[in-house]
Amino acid sequence: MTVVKVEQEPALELASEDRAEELSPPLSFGEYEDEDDEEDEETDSEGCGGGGGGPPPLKKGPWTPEEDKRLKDYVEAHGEGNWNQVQRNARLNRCGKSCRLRWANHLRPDLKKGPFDAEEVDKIIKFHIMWGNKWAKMASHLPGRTDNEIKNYWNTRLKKHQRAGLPIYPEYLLSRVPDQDMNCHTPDESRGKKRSNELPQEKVVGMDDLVGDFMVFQHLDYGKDPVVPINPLKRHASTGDLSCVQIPANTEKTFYSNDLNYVLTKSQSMPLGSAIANGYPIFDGNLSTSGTIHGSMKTELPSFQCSKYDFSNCWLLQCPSASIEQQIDTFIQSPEFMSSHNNGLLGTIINKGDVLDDPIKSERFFEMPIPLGCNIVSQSNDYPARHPSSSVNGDCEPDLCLLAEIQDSNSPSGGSDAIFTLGKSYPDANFSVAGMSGTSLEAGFLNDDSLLSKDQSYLYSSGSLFDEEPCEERKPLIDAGQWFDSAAWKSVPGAGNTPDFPGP
DNA sequence: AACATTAACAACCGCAAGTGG
DNA sequence: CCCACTTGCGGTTGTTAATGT
Repeated sequence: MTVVKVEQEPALELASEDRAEELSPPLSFGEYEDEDDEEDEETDSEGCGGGGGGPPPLKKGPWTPEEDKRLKDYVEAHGEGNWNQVQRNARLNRCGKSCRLRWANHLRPDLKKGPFDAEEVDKIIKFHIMWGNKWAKMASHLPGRTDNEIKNYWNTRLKKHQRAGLPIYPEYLLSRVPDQDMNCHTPDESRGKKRSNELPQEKVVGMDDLVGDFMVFQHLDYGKDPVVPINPLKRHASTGDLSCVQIPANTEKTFYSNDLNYVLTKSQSMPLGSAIANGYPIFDGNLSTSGTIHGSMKTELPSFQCSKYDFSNCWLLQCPSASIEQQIDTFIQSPEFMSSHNNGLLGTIINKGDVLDDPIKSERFFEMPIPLGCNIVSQSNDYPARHPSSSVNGDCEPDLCLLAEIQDSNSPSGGSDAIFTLGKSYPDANFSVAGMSGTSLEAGFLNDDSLLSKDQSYLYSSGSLFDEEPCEERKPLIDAGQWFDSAAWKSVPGAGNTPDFPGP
C-alpha cells in the first residue's frame, strides 16, 4: 500500500492543535462515544496494545461517523504517521494501528470508491498472475484502491470461481496446454516459515476440491525466509513429460543447478508470470485433476495455477531453446535474476503466438523473459561458479536474454524520434528480439514499478524511451543503454520486442 | 415471509521490517 | 548492537447486504 505522507508545516501543527480542539471539545475517554458504544466496547487484545490496568480499553469494531470525523480532521491537520499519537491527540479510543487502517482504507481523500471497473479487474488478474498475493504492490498500481479492497475482491472472486469451477485466470491466458496427467506428492521438504494462517502441514487436499482442473501449487510467498516449492514440476525437454521434483529437506539457501529444484526468497513469489522466471514449472501439458496435494495448503489459492495456457496472449517470451532445464537453470541462477526480482526493473514479456502456432517451433520453446528491446548487446557473466555451461542451441542464449540495452542502432532510422503506442500494431515496423519479430508492444513495468500502459503513446528517441509529451526536463523512462531485466513486458501476437518501429 | 447461502466489505491479528535512541 | 516502538503487509474473521429456496 502506498500512502503519501503529508508534509506538515510547524505553523500548521500549532494551528491544527487548536483546530482539533474546536472540532472536538475536550472529552475524557469514553465520554465522546456514542451511547451504545459502551456496549460494543471490547478490551483490545495485544494487537493494539490496549487493555491492562491504566488506560481505558480500546474500542474495536466498526467506526462511527464521529470517530471518522475525528480521525479525518486530525490527519488532515497533522498529516499521516505516528498513529499512536493520533490515537492520543485525536482522543480516539482506538489503537494507532486501527487508526492507520481506517485512514488508509476509508478516509484517505484519494480513495476511489465503488466497484472495480473492467480495466481494474483486468489489471488485478494480471498482477496476480505476475505477483501473487502482493496486495499492496497491486494497490500501488491501482490509484485510489487499497490493498484490502483488492484482496477482498480477489478472495471473493476466487471463491466464486472455485465454486463455479471456473478458471481463476482467464481462459485466454490459459488455453493451449495439452492434456497431461500428473500426480504429485509433496515430500516432507523443508519449507519456509509457516505463517499462522497456513493450514496444518499434514492436510491433504484433493485437487478436485480445490480448483477443478487447475494445477495447484503451494503459494511460496509470505515468509521472509527462503522457501521451497512444494511440488515443483520438471518438464523434460525431450518428452515434454512432467514429473514432480522431490526437494530434499534441507535445501534452504541452496540452489540446484540442474533442474527446477531451487530455493526462492520472499521477494520472488510465484505468480504465473514470474513463476517461470523463477524457475517454476513450465507447463505445456494439461494437468490432471486427479492429483493430490499433500502438505501445507493455504486457504487462499496459490498464485500459480495453470490449466490451459494461451500462448497467444502470453506474457512471457518464447525463447528457442534446446534445453528447458538448462535455460531456466541458467536464468534463475544468474545474479541478474536474483537482483532483478527485487528491484523491479523493467520487465519484458513477449508474445510468442506465431511461434507457438507452429507445433514444431513451439515444442522447443520455453518461456523465458527477455528484455525489452533491441539488440542484445551484452551480458553479465558473474554466474555462480558451479553453474554449468550455458551453451544453448537456440537462437537465444539464455544468458544473453537476461539483460539487454537499448541502443541507437536498434532504431532503423538511426536513432531518430518515433512515437508508438503500446498495444497498437505497426504493420510496417520490425520489432525484433532474439530472433523473434512482430509488430507491436504492450504494457510493461519500469524500474520503479510504474506501468507503461496499453494504449499510451511513448516516444522513442536515440535509444531512450520517453513519455510522449516531453516535459521540461525530458527524462527518459528508459535510458539508452540502461539495463533492465525481464519480468513483465507484454506483447501481442506477432509482436517482437524491439522499439524498432518506423514511427507513428 | 422465513430461512439459508453467498457476496461484499470492514476490521482485527500476528508477524516482520524499519527506525531511532 | 540491542531494544522499544512504529509501520506495513497479508491472512483471517466477523458483519451486513443481497440473493436464492
